[in-house]
Amino acid sequence: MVAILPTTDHEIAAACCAPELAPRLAHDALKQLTDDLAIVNHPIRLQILDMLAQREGQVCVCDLEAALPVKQPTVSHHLKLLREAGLIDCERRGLWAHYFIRRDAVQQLRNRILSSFDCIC
Amino acid sequence: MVAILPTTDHEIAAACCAPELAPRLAHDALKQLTDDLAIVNHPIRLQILDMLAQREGQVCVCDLEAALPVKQPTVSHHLKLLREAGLIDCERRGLWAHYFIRRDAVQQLRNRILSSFDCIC
DNA sequence: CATGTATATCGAAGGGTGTCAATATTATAG
DNA sequence: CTATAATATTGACACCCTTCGATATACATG
Repeated sequence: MVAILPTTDHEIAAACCAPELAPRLAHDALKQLTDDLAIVNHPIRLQILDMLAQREGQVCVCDLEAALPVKQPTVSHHLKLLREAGLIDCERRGLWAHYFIRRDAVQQLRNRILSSFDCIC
Repeated sequence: MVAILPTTDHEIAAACCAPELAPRLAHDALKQLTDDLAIVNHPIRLQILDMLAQREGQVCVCDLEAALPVKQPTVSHHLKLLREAGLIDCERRGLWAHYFIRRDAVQQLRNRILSSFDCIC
């Protein structure tokens, strides 16, 4: 438990620090930050973003699939998560789905993470 | 599967993009990045870092415990993970353990994440 | 030494996430 | 209409992470 008033030599020397301690990261900011971190904290999703960022234009799922070490439903699953997070979007053309990165959204996510780091370093 | 040569009007119009697509994030960089993201992707660990960063000096576990919504073994667990990641360290004084942030390590982690983001936006 | 306290570790339980086979959906070709 | 192909969805399973009670450890006090 929290140390009370120091009464002995030992306690005077080694008493706990002042208990007025609370995180500065507000509840909402914390939620936003962990959401932001969670969406990029996966190797497949990072590689998808990486590849979409490389291409000026758009990339169809089959090419992503060919470059990734997971099966088609898994690629589709991660594409869905990234789309729901607003980091990518897609456009269907005939049988193919062409995905593309939303650089503005990725930039904003990056900036949010960056500014949250001001609290911890 | 990957589209081969376009032979029909449809395929000419909507063929898959060139298949020369591979992530730029190398295997090691990817591992480093996901490790970095994983260690900070937890509300308790973020709050611990936040509070340690606030204090010039050191903070004993009991004060952290008092400010966090989890029990003592859980706080201890997260402190261990952060310590193993090199982001914090501690010094025992008598009964108390005083933790402190390693600002250089946090900065380096921040910078690694930042530079990895160059690949995706 | 016995007692009390702060912190660490252990072991088990629960929940969330990733993965894939199977299937559905949508669109084109014949 | 039938067949085929690309992508999405579903459902189930496995694994990892988090959490906590119980216990251990280390240290100080009397």
